[in-house]
Amino acid sequence: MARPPKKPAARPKAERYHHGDLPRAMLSEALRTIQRRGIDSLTLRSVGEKLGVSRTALYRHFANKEALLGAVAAEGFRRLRQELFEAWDQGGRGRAGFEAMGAAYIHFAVRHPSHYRVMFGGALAKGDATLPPQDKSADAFGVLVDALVELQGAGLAVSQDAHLLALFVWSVVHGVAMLALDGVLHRPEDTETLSRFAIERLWSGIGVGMPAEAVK
Amino acid sequence: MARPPKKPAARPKAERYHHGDLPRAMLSEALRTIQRRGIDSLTLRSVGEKLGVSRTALYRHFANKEALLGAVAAEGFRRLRQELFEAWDQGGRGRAGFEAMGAAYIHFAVRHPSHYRVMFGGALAKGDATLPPQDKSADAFGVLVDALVELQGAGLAVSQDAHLLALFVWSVVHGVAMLALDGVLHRPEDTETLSRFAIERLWSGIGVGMPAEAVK
DNA sequence: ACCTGAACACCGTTCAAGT
DNA sequence: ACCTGAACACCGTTCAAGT
Repeated sequence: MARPPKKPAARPKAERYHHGDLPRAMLSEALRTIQRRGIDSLTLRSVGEKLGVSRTALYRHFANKEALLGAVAAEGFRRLRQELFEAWDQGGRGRAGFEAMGAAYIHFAVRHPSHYRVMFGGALAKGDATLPPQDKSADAFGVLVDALVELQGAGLAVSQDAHLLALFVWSVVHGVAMLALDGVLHRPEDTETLSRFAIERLWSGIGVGMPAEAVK
Repeated sequence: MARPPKKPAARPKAERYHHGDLPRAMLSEALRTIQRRGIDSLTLRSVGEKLGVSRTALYRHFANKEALLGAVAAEGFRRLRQELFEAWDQGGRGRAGFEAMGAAYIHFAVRHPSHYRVMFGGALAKGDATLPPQDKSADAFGVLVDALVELQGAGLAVSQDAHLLALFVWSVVHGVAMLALDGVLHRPEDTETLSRFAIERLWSGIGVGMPAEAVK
C-alpha cells in the first residue's frame, strides 16, 4: 500500500530459478525429498513450493509426475554406474575388484533406499514405451559386463556367456539389497553378514581357480 | 414414487454381503483388482462399489488402506509358502526338490507380478510396528530353512548356518524374480534361461558332492 | 518460450447419524 | 455391532490467460 515499489521487489525465490536450469532444480529437489522424507512425500506441489514456482510449472519441462520419477531413476543409475566402476577400478580389477563392486552395489542401495526403489519398479517396469531415450540401467549393467569380460580375458572367470553371467551377478546383489530394504534383515550386521557371504559364494560360482576350499 | 415398496426391495448387492464375511470379501476383491488391473487401480471406492457397500464400510474391518494391503501381502506369503512346500515335497526333497522349489518361487512372482510387489516393499518395509501379528513371510521362509536343514541332514548340503544359507538362496531367487518383473529381462525365454542358470549355480554353491564339473 | 491461477476429477479418511 | 452419507484435506492434471 504505502511503499512505492520501484523494482518489482519481493518474489525473492522466484527470481532465483527463473533464469537457472529449472528442470535440473526440480530433479534435485525431488531427489532431496525422496532421500529425506520418502517417496510418499514427493508431491508436485511441494516441489514447486520449495523452488518458489507454481505447482504446475513442472509441466513445462516434464510430461507428468511419472516422467519426473523417470529422471530420478536415470540419475540413480548414473550414480550407481560411477560407484560401481570406481569400486572395480580401485579394487584392482581382479577378484578383489569384483568383490568390491558387489559390496558397493549393496551399499548404494542401503544408503539410498527410497532412491533405489524408484530406480526399480518404476519406469523400468511399465514397458519400454515410457523408458527414457537411453536406458540408464544399461550403463550400470554395462560396467558389470565389461568387468566380467575382463576377468574372463585374464582367465579369472568361468568362460560362459558374459551377459548371462552378469545377469546372475546382478540378481544376487539385487536380491540381497532388496531383502535388506524390505526389512527382512533386521539388524545392520545381518546385512553385512549376508552381503559378505553372498559375494564370496558368488565368486566361487563365477571365478575359476581354487577348487572351492573346504568350508570348515 | 408410484410402486409401493412392500419389502425393502432393491439393494440386491448389499444384501449379499451384509451377512457374509465382509473382510474376506474385501480381501479377495482387492486381490482380484491387483492381479487384473494393477496396484494403481486399487481404490477403496472401487472395492466398496464392487461389493455393493459404502466406500467407508472398509473402515469397520481394516484400520486403513495400508492394513488392507498388509492382508493382501499376508495372503500372498501364505500361498507362496504352500506352492514352495508342494514343489519341494513333490520334487522328492533332494536336489531335484530344491531346484523345483527355486523354480516355483520365481514362477510365482512372474505369474502374480503385482501381488508379489505388494508382498515386498509394502508392510514389510515400514518397520515392525505395522507388521501383521504373525509375519507371514516367516512362514514361507521357514519352508526354505526346513528344506536346507533336511538337505544337510542327508549330507546333501554344505554344513553351515542354515539361516544364513536360506537367506542367500532367497536373495538369489528374489533377485531373479525382481529383475524379471522390472522388465530387465525382455523376453520370457530370458527369464527361463536366467532362472535355470541361477538355480544350477545356486546348487553348486550350496550342495555338496561332485566337485563342480568343468563348465564346458 | 515459459509460467500462473482457477478449475476439475479423484483420492483416503473422519465423523455424526442411522439401524 | 455394523454401515451410511456428507464433508474435509489433499492429490495430479488441464487449460485459458498472462508476460
